[in-house]
Amino acid sequence: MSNVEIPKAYEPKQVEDKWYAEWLAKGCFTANPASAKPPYSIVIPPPNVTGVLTMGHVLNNTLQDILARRKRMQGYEVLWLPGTDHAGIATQTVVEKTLRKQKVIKHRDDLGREKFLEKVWEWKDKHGGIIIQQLKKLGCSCDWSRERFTMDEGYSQAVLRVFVDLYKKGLIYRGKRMVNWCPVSRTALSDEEVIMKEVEGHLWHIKYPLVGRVTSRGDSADAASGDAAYIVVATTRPETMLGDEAVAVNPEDPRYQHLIGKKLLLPLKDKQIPIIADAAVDPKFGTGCVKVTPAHDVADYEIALRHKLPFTVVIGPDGTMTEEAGEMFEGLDRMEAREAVVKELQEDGLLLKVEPYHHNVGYSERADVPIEPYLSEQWFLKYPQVPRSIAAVETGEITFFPERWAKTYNHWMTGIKDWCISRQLWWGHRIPVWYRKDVGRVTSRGAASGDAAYNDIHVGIEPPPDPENWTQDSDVLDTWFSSWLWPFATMDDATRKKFYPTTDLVTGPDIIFFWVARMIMAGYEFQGQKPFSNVYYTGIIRDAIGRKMSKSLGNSPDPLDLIAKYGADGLRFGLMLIAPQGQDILFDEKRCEVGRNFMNKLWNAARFIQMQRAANPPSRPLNAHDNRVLWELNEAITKISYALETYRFSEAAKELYDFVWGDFCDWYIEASKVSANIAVLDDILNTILRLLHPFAPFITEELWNGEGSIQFAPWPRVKATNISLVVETQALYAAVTAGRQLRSDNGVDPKKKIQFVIKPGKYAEFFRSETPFLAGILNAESVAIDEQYTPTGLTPSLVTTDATIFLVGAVDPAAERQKLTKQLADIEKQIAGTEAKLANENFVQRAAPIAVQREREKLATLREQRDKVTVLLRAL
RNA sequence: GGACGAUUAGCUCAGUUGGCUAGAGCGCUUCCUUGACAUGGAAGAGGUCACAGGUUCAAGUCCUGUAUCGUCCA
Repeated sequence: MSNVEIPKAYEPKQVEDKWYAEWLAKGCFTANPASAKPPYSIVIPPPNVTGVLTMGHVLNNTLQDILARRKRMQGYEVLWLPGTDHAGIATQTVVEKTLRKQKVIKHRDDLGREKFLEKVWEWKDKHGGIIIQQLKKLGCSCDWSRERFTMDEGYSQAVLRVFVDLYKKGLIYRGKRMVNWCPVSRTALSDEEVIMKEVEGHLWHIKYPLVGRVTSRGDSADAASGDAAYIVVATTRPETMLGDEAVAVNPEDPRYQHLIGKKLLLPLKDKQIPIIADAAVDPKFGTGCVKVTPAHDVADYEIALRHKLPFTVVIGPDGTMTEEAGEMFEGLDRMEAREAVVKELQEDGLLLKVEPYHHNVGYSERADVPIEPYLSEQWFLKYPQVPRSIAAVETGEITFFPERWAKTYNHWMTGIKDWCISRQLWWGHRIPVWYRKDVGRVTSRGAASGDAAYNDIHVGIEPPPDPENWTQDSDVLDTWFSSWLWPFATMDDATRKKFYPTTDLVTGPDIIFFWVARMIMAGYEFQGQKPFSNVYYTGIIRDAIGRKMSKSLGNSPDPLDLIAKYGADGLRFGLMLIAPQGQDILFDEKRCEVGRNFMNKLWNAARFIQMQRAANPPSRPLNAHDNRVLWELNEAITKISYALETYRFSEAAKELYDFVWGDFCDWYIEASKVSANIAVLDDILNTILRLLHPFAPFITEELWNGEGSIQFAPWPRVKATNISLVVETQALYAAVTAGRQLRSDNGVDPKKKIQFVIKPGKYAEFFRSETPFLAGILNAESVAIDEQYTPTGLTPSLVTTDATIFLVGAVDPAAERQKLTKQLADIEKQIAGTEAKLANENFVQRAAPIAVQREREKLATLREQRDKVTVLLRAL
């Protein structure tokens, strides 16, 4: 066996790139719409085009690759459609920041829309696609010939077509509304892009003097007494008082009945505002009097509409105070303004008190600053197909794994509000709407209320025929307004015919609302069919101490580093072992070691087989070890197949790991050292490689000995096996473990050849036939099978459920006695428990017969064992 | 405030419809470089299954409540 060619340790680097290049060259991943095979399809959740691979992507795409590769082996025509999205806000922000850093510009306005967009495209061409290369490194079997980008010509057309279509159906409208405004990105956001955070704020209690009742400042009279000089309002945002148009009380509130209709003098503004009654006011909040700031609070906006109050804008789109806020505050940032307002109020003696206050504040998901409710004209979508989409998940037409996310989905769908789809950005699909120059948007700007009703508006994929008379809407569409079309807008007609609806979707539960729900609606609306049948939700990858991985924390390892260190297969398999269905994953680099070690173990098992083959042993009929391992293999095939069918990836990985390491390497290969059966070794390795291929594509292809690429080798099926001697072999292995334990307990050097005697139980002849195996695996000088054996003197021994193993040699009598006494106690405790169970009439009568039978057999075995141990103890 | 999830060995987690003495990996202890593999082998220590009730012949598993942590929604 001197001609061993494979190295001792597996070196993934040399293997992985080679195979990926070959797969691409052969077009292994290209889906053929004309194929007669049944279709299987999956679309990638498009990552941000300028993003880099995160652990989340590794998890997500490994899962998709496992699904796709297994289906290929099962004879499906597989389409895994890849691509990226343009990530409007994120990408634009990054490019703008970079240009600012390079001192090219101060603001994107300095470049103008077209020049700026050129820069973004340059950026995209340079950095876009990094993530695609990374996915290739990971081994993803995507059909790269169909790679799509949401800003591609064809895809963009689809987005615009959908906009026009929905507009014509009356589902898209434009209106002046309160929206979530991000003062950093200076754009509107959808409700889903706002993250509620609990913050420690304050509740400022401010005196608003009553007109005509102004006495001296600091008057302590109470409004509720009926003879007040002022009323007190409580607010968490004092800076907005500059835009107050009223103070409201609950109409049922007895404390303030007499004040309704009276006027107040708005502090710092010298402006009279009314006291109004509105049912929306919670009498229990603060003093029961709330200030009404129509232009800066969603609830106040509603109140203002009801009471026809004016809308005074005091905070501008950039988060600074406007001219309307007054000379003293104009130009201040909203937070600076807060301090300034409080200071002024304090000096004027109008600040009654300040209390600490817990409340929730909406933050912009991207910029991580408090969002500003902002009154502006935006485009909205009334979601289509909502009842249909709810029903789809309810009835299981679309199945969620884990199932519980259906509830979250349902909850969101039933409380759904119109979607603000316009964004004040440049990078994205520009809204296909034109306004006639003389009467269009310009004149309607500044209108305080009402939906825009434009006569002179052009909505279409093509611009109007006389563009010089029109101005295109300057806004772009929310990125999600393009990605909700992903499952079909990425496909041409032939592809769609074969592969739509897709089969599976793998994504994170954090984008159920952003993406999954909207795709379902779009699927029904534009294709008349669901977009996918199954949605598998992954867990979220956290670091070893449970924190979310993020760039700013620096706790997210670079997957490429991990691939370099552990191999893509090792990374993938290690991750799969710890990714249970629907639970968050605490990632530690140690996990990759497990994966890498496993690949190395497999490598060396293959290496062993190669060495055996080189030795060319004679063929022989199947023995007990062969039968036993083939039986275990069948079990493994069944369990792994079932686990994968039910999306339990970590169970499948675990099952593979246990079979390969335990049954195959620890027992069967060890047995093969005594007597090898090359055909069986080959067969098992061949089956293992196929079972493992979806998880670890590279090493399995490298070791594959069959025809063609392993990618298209058939998924293993259970084969008829001879189960004779399986039970006997288990008893034999138990004797081996006992023998090893005897060695260890008695401090015998592992290298020392010693003598064992086995007093067999039921399987004397079988044990006798296996003495070469026993001697080999126990490194024994001899192993005698002797039914009549009686130890002379002090002979250490162990009693298994079937046999008694003796180690011939000296022993410490006290230790031996202690060991046997302990074992006897254990056995007796179990006997007592079992006897109690069987003495229980209820158990015997009511339990399943098989359970009762099992208890009886167990009791018999235990009693035999007890007798053997007792004999040994007496002999000491 | 509502919904969902988690709580099992020092750590990270399995534990399908209740039924053998509750398992694995990592870590730890002892021994071992024997021709597949030290990315390895052998043996071992380590658990009142968060807590309190209940259902059942039988509960880690089912039900109710409590506590702590987490996620989402308001």
